[in-house]
Amino acid sequence: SGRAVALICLLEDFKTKKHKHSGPSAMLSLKKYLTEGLLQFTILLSLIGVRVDVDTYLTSQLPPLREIILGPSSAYTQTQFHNLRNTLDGYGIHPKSIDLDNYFTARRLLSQVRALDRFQVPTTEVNAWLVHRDPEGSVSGSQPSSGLTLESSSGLQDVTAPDNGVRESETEQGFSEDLEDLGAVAPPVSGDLTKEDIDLIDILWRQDIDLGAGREVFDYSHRQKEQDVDKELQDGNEQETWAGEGGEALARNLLVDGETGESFPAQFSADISSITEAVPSESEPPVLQNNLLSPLLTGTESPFDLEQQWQDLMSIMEMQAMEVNTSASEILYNTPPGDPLSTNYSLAPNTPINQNVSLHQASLGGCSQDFSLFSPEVESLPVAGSSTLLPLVPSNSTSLNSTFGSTNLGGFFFPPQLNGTANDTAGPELPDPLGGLLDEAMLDEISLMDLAIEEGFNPVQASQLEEEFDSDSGLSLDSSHSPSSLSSSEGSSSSSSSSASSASSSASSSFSEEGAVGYSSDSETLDLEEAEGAVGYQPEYSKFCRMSYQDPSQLSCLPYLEHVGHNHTYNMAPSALDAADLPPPSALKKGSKEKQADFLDKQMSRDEHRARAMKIPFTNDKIINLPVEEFNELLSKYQLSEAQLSLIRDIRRRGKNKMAAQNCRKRKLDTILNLERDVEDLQRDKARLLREKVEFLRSLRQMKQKVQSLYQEVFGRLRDENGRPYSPSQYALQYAGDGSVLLIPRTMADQQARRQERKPKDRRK
DNA sequence: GCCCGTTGTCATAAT
DNA sequence: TCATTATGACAACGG
Repeated sequence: SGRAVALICLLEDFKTKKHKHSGPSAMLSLKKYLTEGLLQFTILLSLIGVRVDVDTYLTSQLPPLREIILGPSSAYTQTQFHNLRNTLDGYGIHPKSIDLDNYFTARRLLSQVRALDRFQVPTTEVNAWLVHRDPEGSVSGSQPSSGLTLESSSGLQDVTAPDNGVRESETEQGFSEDLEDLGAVAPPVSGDLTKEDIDLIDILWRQDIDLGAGREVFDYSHRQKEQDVDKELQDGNEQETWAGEGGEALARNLLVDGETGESFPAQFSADISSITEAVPSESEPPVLQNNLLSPLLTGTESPFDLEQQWQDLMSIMEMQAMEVNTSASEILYNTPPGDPLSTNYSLAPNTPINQNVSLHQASLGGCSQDFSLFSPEVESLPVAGSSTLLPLVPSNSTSLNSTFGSTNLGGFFFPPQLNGTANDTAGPELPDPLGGLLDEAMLDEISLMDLAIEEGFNPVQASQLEEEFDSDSGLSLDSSHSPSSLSSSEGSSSSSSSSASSASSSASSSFSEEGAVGYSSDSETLDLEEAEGAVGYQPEYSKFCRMSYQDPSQLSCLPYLEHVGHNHTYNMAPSALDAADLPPPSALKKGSKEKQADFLDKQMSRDEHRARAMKIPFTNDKIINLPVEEFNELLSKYQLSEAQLSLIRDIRRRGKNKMAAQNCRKRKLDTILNLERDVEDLQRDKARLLREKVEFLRSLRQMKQKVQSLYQEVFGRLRDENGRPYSPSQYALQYAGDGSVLLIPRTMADQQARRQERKPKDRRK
């Protein structure tokens, strides 16, 4: 299936990148096995018709699989900061590597045998094909300089060649970056191929089948561009504008592009609560009767389009929220600023992007061109439809904004009048491709898209969403992550921590006890949880790591690089520090105890120096961490001068304040990180709520259409005493409170309709 | 030498 | 009132 191929391409890409940028770590072998295993397994599953959605595994917080593929992340590096040994022990040589070897070798052979009838296209050819597809566009001019044309041509001609060799060789030659940059314009995709993607792929495939390009090409390019967009989005400068202008442009473009040839005339009333609103009004021009049936004609098409548009938008939004977690490694492949291709495509984030136009843009570089080339009928339809079939829309209806901008149009679109004769002649026979789409739901969706893109959530709509859906949203669930809950345990356990740590550190070390205060070594994984729990704050290195993982320049989260990073000594026990920082045995062999003493002196804090100078008879650790009573007892045991007592009190005060400051800083940092996570969660919830609202509006519109058709049917069958049909201009059907339907004069219906319109307004007041 | 992050310290308020 | 904790502000220090 296409999805399986896309997955394969994704995994292939992961493999390639890991090979390219990771060191010769033994971890890679395990990754290779697993990714290849996944690859083979996916192929097998796809062969037997099982859909595999690995995206969920990759994007979800499942550390083992995710980290094996993407590299170690926070969950693992949390306990491996400052500890190179853990990296070697943890990842280096898997005890079952031999089994894995046999297993995956067998799998690979099996899959190769089974894949004999499958068409495999080299990954580079995918990109090359995309470049090649744009001979007239502005992109083509800059291509030759990067040598991509050569690659593309060779790739196209050499379709049957094995892919791995080509891919790896090009990677070594540095071509891969250029090739990957081609996809930088690609929009983010949610993973599922939309109908239009498939259609487009079909078209392109048919066009290029003679070139030997398989269908997989499209799928891979699709996937490739998704990843490249992630890379592109790492550019902080463009990200903001992308979310704003680009997104806004996207919303506009979606209106046209999302349906590939359809435009949206409005078609209904604003409220379904009153059936009288659906009743045709005699005050409206007869031409509007055409629209009475039009929803039924076009209603079947719109849901898909709406869904598709929304999926496009959601994919962008979600990726915008999630890309920081998923694309960190890919940022390494960012294009150099001067790269002609990248500059050529640099506008992509600002151009309307969705899944549908991804291929267009990648190959043609221009949105407007896309329409003319790929769906020429699209251009003419909205204009023609708006001018001829939709007399209601403004005269300058070629502008989408003017067409969709006015929500007041919604009031016109529901058939205000039901004229039987006119309905028979002119109405149904005019297949209005625009009818039924620009309905309330559509207008709402448009506004929603604007909302979502502008990131300015209308409070009114937000409250409406809350009311409408009685949110079971994750908002309440997030309370567990709140800073308050996080820090709630602090007070109860801090005292015990200090006493416990004081006992341990005083027993283990004769100097720099102060460093042990309240914080155990984070290299001691067994003690980590207990120690940190005692302090009351979980130093969420996972978040630190994730944050720095977003930054390509900060690879310190990788365990094998971390040991050269910062030395946050206050998280390490003095013993651990000593073990790590003591001079090598060679220095000790020199017998220079003086050097060691100097080193120890350097390790001592100022207060320890002072205490030593004042000949304080007990350790600073005891001074600081003993409970008040024990502390006083200790003081009473010794005959201390006033200066000594003063120093001891200062040492105690400063030591406690030092801990407090550390806790305070940790807490502050955790608060910030929690807020960041809350923002992400809220963005997810917001996107989900918007999606749900669109769903509701869609179903609402379908219900409206159903009601309208039923109304028509019932009304059309009614006959007066003379056997003639009732005139819709004079009579209307109305639902009574008991469920019965009454035929009443239209004047009465209008009055009641007005009355019901006022009620909600009064309620709002 | 400057910048920046980390850490310790002080003053002060809060508990 | 005293001890402790929390926190802003500042300075020292090192990369």
